[in-house]
Amino acid sequence: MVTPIALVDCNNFYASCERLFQPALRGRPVVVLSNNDGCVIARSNEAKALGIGMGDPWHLNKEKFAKHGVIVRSSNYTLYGDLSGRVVTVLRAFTPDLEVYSIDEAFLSFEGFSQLDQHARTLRATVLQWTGIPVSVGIAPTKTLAKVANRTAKKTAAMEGVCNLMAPSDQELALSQLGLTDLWGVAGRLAAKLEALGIKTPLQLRDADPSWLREHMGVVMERMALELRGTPCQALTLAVAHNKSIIASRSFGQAVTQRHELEQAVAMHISRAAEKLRRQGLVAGVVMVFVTTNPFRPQDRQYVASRTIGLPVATADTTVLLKAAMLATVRLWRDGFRFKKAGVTLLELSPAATVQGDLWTAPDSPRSQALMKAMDRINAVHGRETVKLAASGIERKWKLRSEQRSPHYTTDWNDLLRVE
DNA sequence: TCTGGGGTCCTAGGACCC
DNA sequence: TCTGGGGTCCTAGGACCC
Repeated sequence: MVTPIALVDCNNFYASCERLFQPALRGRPVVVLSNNDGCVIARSNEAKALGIGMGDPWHLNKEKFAKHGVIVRSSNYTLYGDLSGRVVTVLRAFTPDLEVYSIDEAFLSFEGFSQLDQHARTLRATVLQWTGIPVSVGIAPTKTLAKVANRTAKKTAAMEGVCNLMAPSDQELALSQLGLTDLWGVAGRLAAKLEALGIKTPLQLRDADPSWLREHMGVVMERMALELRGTPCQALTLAVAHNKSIIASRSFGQAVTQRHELEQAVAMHISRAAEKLRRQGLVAGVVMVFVTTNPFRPQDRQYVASRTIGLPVATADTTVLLKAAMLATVRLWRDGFRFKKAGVTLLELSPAATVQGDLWTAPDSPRSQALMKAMDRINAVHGRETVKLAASGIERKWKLRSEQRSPHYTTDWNDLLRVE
């Protein structure tokens, strides 16, 4: 028996959130802008009807927006996160088997319900009544088809926000009305590759030989074709896993050309990332720093780079993470470029409790101080070593990466600690 | 002259999503 | 002049090990 999967997706989520607290915005075109008011990240239906696209830069569209009376809001992620939580709370009343996929979407198992459409309509009405947020529901045997169903529900007014694609004939009809890039997981590059192979429509993709697809396009596309046929390849992930990476990054208001400016920005990002890390009760084993020049200025020489530093012991101590980040920054710095964006990524995350308790997470704690001192004494660079952190009484096997394997990955902590 | 090969780990980067 | 930020997964290919 196939388990029906429902994808619940909030309509124009950020725009709907803004409307909630300002009813005057209802019925009018509303757009929400990205962090630095750079570009459009959400649009009400009225704004979409004006031809305003996702990602449209604000500075190129100010006049157009003014002309059409478009209401422009800066984004308020705290508000959106709060409302997202309320929506999820309501959804949990309908089934405990739920995967929160993003801030405005969740996959729900509808296993055991016979009146799927009615159940979805009740859910939709309840969410609207209790939170004020309109949602659409797509029901299908697989996640990929549930995405198709949800899209169809949004596009077809007569469906009133609910589309059930459990029946193969309905799947066929819905797929026939889409292009390749309408599919979840297919954007421009993959679509171009598929077309070069003679696959030009979602139905052709569905009917292609999976093993042939795997050979020419990889395992992801093979799974996609199977999911389009109604064979689930992606289960609901009900347990909430901790993050695998934490990023903090920003674009510069003005291009950065001096190293100290970049270092200052990286220090800020590390501080933010470390806060997130501690808030989630995690420690990081790897620090990466990345920079890019401005791709919208083709007249500039372009440079996109990242450097990765492995730590001898996973930590959430800002001081330690900062030292690693500073070394990475020195290593990727190049004179003569105009940098537009910089950021840090924390990787190899694990719960703090599994790494000698929470002690590492306390900034400037005696244990962290001890770690810093211990790192001073680490000399070995090549081969496998057992790093003894005698000062902290902790011994941990650490496979040191050799410098020959990659110039970007270092465990030369003397080098690291020389960086001021 | 002949010059292994499979398994695994790692990094970098591509591609996508919201 | 001004074009976001935060994530995940996959793979090619180098390096290493035995």
